[in-house]
Amino acid sequence: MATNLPEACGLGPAFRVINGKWKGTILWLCRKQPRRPGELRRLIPDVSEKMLIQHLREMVADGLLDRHDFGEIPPRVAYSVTDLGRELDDVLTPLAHWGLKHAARLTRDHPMSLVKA
Amino acid sequence: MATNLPEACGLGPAFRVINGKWKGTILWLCRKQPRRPGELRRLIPDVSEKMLIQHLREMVADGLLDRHDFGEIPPRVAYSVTDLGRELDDVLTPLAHWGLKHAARLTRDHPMSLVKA
DNA sequence: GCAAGTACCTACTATTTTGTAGGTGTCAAA
DNA sequence: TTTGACACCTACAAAATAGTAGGTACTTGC
Repeated sequence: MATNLPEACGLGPAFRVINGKWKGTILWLCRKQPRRPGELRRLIPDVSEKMLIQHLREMVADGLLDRHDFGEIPPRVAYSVTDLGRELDDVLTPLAHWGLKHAARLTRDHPMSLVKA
Repeated sequence: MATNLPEACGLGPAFRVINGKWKGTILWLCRKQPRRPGELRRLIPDVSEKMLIQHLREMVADGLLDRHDFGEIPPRVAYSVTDLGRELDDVLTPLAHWGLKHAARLTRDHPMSLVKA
């Protein structure tokens, strides 16, 4: 067995699409209803506009989100989750619960946890 | 609500402990039985020794793994999953299944997917 | 004696990800 | 007419993560 384990067990592909500082949050927010970029920016105060749009584009490319362009001017678009994205969100939920349940003991010093709310 | 969503929903803490190129794989391999570092190196051909040990240490610090030192010379240690690690592995399994199921359509060009097996 | 194995460690480099600061064009309200 | 909002875009800089190449101390087998 010389194959690479993360790929073989499925965690590789899964992490590739969901790794991104805000992708989980975006998925979660878009699940309830289609969201416009400006709306997401206001809901996630710490996200930069660049990262938001970059994440959205990648998630569309990965088939997690659909981008609907209303063709209006000024521009109006909305992102909604696809079936694939919904499935991912479903399996992510238990992970989020785990994280929440044990958040207290997971406060080791990780560089990126210094996001002061 | 000015709090930061990834933290609030639990995905923040969860990703912080499991993000690391090989952590999921390590968890999975150590679940079945305690593993020695050298054993893991052979099971995961692509991991560098530095990353392996770094990951192991972080996972111990996060309470996912236990490090047992046999106090022998030459050195012998073994890593086994804790209850917390087992819980995490449980919620990671559905995510891995999702990744496996949809691996084919998730072959977009991500930089780190160029790990030639 | 010398090479190889054990489980690490450190310095340095390269890659990847994220942040900052600016720009586009159109429109509506002040 | 200036300002702001909309949904992007780009170049550049910073930070985080991973890889490379070396070293430690000890022991066993050749």
